[in-house]
Amino acid sequence: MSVGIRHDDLRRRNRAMVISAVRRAGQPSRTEIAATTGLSHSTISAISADLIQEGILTESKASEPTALKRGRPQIGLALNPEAAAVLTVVLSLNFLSVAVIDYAGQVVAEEQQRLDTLVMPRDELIGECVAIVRRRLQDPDLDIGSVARIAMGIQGITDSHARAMLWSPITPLTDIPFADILEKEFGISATMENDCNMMAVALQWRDPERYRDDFIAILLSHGIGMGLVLKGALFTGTHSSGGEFGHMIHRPGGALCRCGRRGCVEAYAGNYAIWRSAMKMSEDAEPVDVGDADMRALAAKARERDGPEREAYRRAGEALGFGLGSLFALIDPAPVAMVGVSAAAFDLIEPALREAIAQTAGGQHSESISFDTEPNELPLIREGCAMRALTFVDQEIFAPGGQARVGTGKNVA
Amino acid sequence: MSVGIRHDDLRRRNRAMVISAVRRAGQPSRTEIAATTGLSHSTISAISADLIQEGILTESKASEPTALKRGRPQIGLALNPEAAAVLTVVLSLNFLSVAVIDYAGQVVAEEQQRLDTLVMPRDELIGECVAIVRRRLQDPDLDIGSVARIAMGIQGITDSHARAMLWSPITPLTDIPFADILEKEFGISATMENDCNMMAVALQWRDPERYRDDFIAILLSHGIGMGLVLKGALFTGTHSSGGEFGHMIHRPGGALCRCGRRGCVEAYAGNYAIWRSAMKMSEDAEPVDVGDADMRALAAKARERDGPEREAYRRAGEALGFGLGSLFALIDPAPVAMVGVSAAAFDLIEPALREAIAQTAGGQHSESISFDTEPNELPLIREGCAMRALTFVDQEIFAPGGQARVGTGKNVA
DNA sequence: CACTATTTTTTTGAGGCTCGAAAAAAAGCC
DNA sequence: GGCTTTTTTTCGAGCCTCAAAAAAATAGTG
Repeated sequence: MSVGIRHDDLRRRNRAMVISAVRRAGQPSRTEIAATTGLSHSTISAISADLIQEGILTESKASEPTALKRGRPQIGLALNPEAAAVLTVVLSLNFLSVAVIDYAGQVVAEEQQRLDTLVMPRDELIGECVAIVRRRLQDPDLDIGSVARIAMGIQGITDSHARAMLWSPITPLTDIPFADILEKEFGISATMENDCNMMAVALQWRDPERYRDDFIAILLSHGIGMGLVLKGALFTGTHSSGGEFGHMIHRPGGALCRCGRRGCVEAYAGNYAIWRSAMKMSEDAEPVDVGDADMRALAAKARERDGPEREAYRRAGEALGFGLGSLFALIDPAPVAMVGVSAAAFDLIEPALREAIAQTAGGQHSESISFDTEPNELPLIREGCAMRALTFVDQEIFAPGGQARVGTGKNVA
Repeated sequence: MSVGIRHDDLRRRNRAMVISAVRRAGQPSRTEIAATTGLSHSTISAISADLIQEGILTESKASEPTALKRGRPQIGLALNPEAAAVLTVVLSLNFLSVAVIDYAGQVVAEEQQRLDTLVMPRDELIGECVAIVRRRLQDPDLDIGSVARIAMGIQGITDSHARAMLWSPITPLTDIPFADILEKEFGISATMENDCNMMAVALQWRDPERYRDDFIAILLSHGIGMGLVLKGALFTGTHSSGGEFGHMIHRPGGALCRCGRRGCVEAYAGNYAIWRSAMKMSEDAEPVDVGDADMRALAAKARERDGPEREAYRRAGEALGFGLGSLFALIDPAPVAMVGVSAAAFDLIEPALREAIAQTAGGQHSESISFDTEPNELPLIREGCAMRALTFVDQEIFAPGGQARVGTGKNVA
């Protein structure tokens, strides 16, 4: 908070700014960069010359049809794909996937694998993750030295420093310091990210028009998760990844949640909760895993006739609506992206959701709150992990110099 | 987000850093400032020489007994009280108070006044606020030219730019642009702040040990309000002052809230709600104003015997507990300060609150969550307004130069 | 095809800022 | 009074950004 700016930080920050402008814009010319950053042409010229010389950027002359204007044509700057690579690891229920991504953001290799996360012992789970990463790193096509960062994403709660998985619904194991494990094993800096946070990061890159400064990504799957971006920055808890929207209280003392408590939003809106309700089982019934196919069949049945299935989705919508209402009371309304298998059934959820939200203070202009849906969360999570790792490389590896101030007030996060 | 750092910004930021270090530490020496900011001695020396020359800081030689050490004695730097002044205006239910505060933070004049906020027409309410400010500014002891900022605080919702009151429980009027009104009237820059946010700001200055990076200030009064500090910064909504904890949903479709909706936390924990419940009135009964004396009497009776009064406080505690549980699910647990007349009855509220919070995901370590109480909110609100105004002067008036980049990529918020 | 207009990029010199090292200042200690 | 210790100031070096000028690269024009 109260640490001064050193003279050498200046160049570092402006380097980072230029790299970030190129990553965001694709192939901007120097003039464009000068415009978006507010720096002078001479500064941009000097910095980009450095970056090209170091192999971080390249001039991409032969680009577009340049809209034949008069004057010296602009030279597009692009990220050099070979400047570095990052590796993403996504661990979800019974499924592990890894991808290698070049510096320009293109996937260059990937591998997927099924495994029984729910019953695997600790050593084995860790071992499988390490093994799949090792296989990718041993790929002869890959220059292992260029892999600069590993970002791992997992469903569940991670710590606020993105180092460890604290708790996850996909395994009974807790407190696995995946980031440290991967770093020690491969000597490559790593992070352990929360799945919904990565969804939010990915949405921000995919559609910056709609998802820019303030928005919410909600995962409607077995459990209910949330990634929240406020004022352009990812929101996290003070100690954990935070944003446990699914465990806000919908009805005190109500239905049994997978977390062992009662009345959470998830206990009404998670897949298992919708299933339980549709099957007319007790609210105290132990949560069970429901496959995606079963959920799709359930949604189909609910669309077909007005029965307990439709009522189950209605109740899910109500829980989500009141939960969002409470959330909006705190942060004001914002666009929402519904992600996951039950997002495909959002037509069944939306009416009750809107009705509930309209009864809350946060829903004052509930008609204007817009929802978008995306049934497949895995690609989003991987994309988010990739962008997270790449922007880390941009800022901390290719624009260094602000080495954690040794003197005093460091902990800059 | 993506705006470069200009060369001249550097000095401006480091100037601001030095001023802020002095305001925080009281009478630090140049060496201490160098240590806390991480800047070199030469830089601190140069900047503080400028600031002294400009009359912003003063050397306070004849200070402490300096613990007679060897070596050249440290020279304490202090804020020059005459460098500027700020004015605070706090408007609460039937009460208006104004204070003039010097640059070092000392109150140099104040004035208070009763008025019927609930029934005053718009012109009159605005007129009274303007009039009391004018009287203070006309004080012959005050150099009007030195008044650099006005900070007004009000109970209710303000916009996120701190310009206008959007809605307030103390008046049926809405959307009063107080900041603009005061600026036009007096030609002094002004803001319109939310009362609970100012409470939080004040706590951060009063007790930085306890209230530093993450904490919550909750106003237990007629209504329920909240000020939230996360990662050291005041949290606000995306469009309004946000943090409307009192209007999170406790029981969907439940008791009637003053906001016209049902089941809000406030409808169980606001003074009127506790009163309604203790008097065994219907949950649909229209909220009424209850005086502080009546509330104290109610609390006394609740302590005396186990009757409907005690039950009313229990229900308030339950609502607050589940609300906090939901909040903690989002941001993780943090220290809480309970402020306002019902904070004096926190002994009656706490047991049920802790019981409720323990049933939520956010309350996993509920024993370790600590509560502090402060029955009187008005001094806190004034203090917060004063510090807000003073730090604005510190940063924007005495460390300028970063004038809203004219060129292009502005909208820096 | 030479020449002009236009736009982008690079070069150059000036001015500022911070830093480290050395010097100066201001005490206590013997 | 001289010596030690600690704080503060001074000074030159090294960077960084900026504005202005120069260079580069193309389209239009007769």
